[in-house]
Amino acid sequence: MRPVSECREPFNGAVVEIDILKDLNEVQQEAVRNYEGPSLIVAGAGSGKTRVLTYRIAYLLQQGVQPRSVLALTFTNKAAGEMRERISALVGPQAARALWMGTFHSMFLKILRAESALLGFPSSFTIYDAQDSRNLVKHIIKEMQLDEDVYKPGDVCARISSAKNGLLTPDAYARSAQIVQQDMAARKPLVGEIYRLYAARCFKAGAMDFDDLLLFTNILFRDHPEVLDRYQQKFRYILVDEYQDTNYSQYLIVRKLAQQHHNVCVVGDDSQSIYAFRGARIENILNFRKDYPGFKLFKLEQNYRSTKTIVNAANSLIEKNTHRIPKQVWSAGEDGPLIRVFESESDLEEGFVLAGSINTLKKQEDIGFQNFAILYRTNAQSRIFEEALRKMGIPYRVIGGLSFYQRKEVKDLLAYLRLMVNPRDDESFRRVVNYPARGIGNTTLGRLSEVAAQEGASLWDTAVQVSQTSGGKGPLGRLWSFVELVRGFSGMMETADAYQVTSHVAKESGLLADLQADRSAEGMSRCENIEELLNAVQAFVTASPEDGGAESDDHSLGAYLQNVSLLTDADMAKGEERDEVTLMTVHASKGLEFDVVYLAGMEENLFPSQMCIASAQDIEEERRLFYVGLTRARKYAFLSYAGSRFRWGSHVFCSPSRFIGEIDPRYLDQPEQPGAFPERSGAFSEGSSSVSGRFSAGRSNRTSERFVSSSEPSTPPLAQPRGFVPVRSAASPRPAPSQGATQAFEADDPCKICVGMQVEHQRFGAGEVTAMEGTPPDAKATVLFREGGSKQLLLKFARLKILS
DNA sequence: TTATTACCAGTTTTT
DNA sequence: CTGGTAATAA
Repeated sequence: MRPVSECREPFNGAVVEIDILKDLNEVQQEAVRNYEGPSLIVAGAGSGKTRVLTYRIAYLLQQGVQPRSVLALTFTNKAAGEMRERISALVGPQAARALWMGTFHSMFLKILRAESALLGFPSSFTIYDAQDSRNLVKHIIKEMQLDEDVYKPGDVCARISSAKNGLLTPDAYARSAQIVQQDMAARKPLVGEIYRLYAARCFKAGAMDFDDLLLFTNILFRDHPEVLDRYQQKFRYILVDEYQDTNYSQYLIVRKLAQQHHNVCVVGDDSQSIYAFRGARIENILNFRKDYPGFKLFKLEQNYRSTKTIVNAANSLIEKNTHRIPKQVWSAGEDGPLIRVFESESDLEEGFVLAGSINTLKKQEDIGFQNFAILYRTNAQSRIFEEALRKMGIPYRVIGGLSFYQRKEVKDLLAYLRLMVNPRDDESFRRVVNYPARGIGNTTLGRLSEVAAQEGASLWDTAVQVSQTSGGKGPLGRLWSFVELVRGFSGMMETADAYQVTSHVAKESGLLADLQADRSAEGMSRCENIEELLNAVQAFVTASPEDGGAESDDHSLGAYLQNVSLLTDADMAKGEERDEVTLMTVHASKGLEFDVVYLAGMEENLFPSQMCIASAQDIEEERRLFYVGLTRARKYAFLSYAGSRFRWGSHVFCSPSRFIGEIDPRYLDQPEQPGAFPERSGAFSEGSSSVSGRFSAGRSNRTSERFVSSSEPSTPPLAQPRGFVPVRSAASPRPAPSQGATQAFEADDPCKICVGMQVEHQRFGAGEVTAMEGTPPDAKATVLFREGGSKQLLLKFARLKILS
């Protein structure tokens, strides 16, 4: 590609213009070239949406538009990163870096930090993630002495979140008759009160949650017209990706910002709106015409990704939805193979069927593992596939689940850092004040909270105040050493860089030692996660702006923390392309594509999810989700369902998803004609039953794939007992004399015990006293038990029986 | 104050 | 079956 310098000159523009547009079809070119005024780009699945967006931005820059006056909003950090990379390749890294491009949350975070004073927040305000919010809500519910079964923290959070996404402040919430009525009807009249307290506490703590980032941006623009005006002027061109997934709050921000220049370009596909559950409003895209009269409409309908079969099948399905923007997606590609439907008897079998299919297909078609994906509705389904793939020696990686930054140990360490940067952050204080255990338990913390509430001060300030007078003894003394500890850390912050501080905190707080003490596999991985975090911080410190990693050359801890809350694991995975099968939820697969896609667990109550089958609207969203999954596939799509599966501990029977039946059958290769056989015909029909009757999926009358049976014909892997050996029961063997001895057990007077005695303990059995220390009543004895090794016991508690 | 155990609830998707 | 929380022993 041409270097930037050549593109800058307006008169060279024409030459380069052709250069850039030549990769695009006609409609795409139109969409790129007409960048003045509002545009709606309706982009069917696989129609080159990202390409159009990146080229449009590149084109803008080539026309001489300043990169700093372009605001491009995406849905995920990953999408933003990829787009920036592609633009960088087109017009050079310098221009690409100067673009305002990122998620709604990260872009407006940047603005909020700059303008925080106007809102009464410190510029280093903390960001509460979902878990922090939940914890805070929980505390408030407890303090209000409400029944946690009525006011479930999760529900209340969802309620608050949707209020915020609808721009309802606590006052507005209380004033809305409709909302109040809803809460009354749900017998939760105090949700509004919880919301009010929650907001007040966040403000006091100098913290915003995810929704606040959008809400306060709106408030900022509403209350400070001069600020709004500044940003309106600044952002001459606004582009929004995945517009169908924006919520009201996001929608309004865009509308406000675009008011001056009207150069707003939104890209989306109503058929791929899958985030209504968290406030996304599909109406935003449907109503674009009303908001921006005189808009230009571009419909990208040619699918470059998939075979005709897949595109047509997806079309036949999505037609079942009402309220769609009319469009006809088509493919010029090959017909391709039919969509094969796998039927398995159980979820376990499903795992092996798909794993086997991957093996066969890889050999037949010479497709690398990295071109395979297994998609499922819920993260919980991944485990079975992991096991099956591992047993078959197929490399894989799981995307999603709880992200790196949500892991307990990572959050713990980050909480120390957050507390140092913002001592008012009560949630972080709570998290680390007694982790690792330092003798500051619920009693102390409870009293501290009480005082803090009375004084209207933060926990940290209260702790400082309360503890400094007591001369280092008792609970307050321990609190004081905690204060000193954190102060020491903060002091270091002035001089050292983020990495040095973080690694110092990890060690000196005792957190690392605590993790290292746990030698189990889990404990080891926790240590590795801390190491990984340290690596990430190190990378942040050493990253120069040229790498495109860091936005500035501020390598302080504060700078690191400012953005870390919005990071997801996609951002740190250095994305080394490895030859691995990808496992993830359908949601996570949006925007990706694979040669071969397996849609697993296609059963009623799972996909569509059982929470959704009640409402027609929700079913439509599930259908769109299925549409998204199906259209990820380039060549092969497989649907798979099981006749039974383990759910919440016991196995339940399942029936195939309605969505399978909604696809025009001429695109399907089904195990049986619909309705031609009774439910479990597989066992009675030809050949398949003789080898292993359970493998009805590999029906021999089809293009036969005898994958599983070829490896172990006599004992198929699925015959193994399910699940792991329960670790818990194995780890705590019941002591032999437990039951009978319990009643008969009588303890002797602790004062009589001395070194050398044979004693018996109710739980640990018999042993010998090897050492004594301390004086009654705090006397401690070290006892070497015959089974279970040596233990120190407090005699006033241990109830030892003297044997000899 | 802390560690252990017993019980319980809940499992959708995520910036 | 999990994970988290409440009761209880030490």
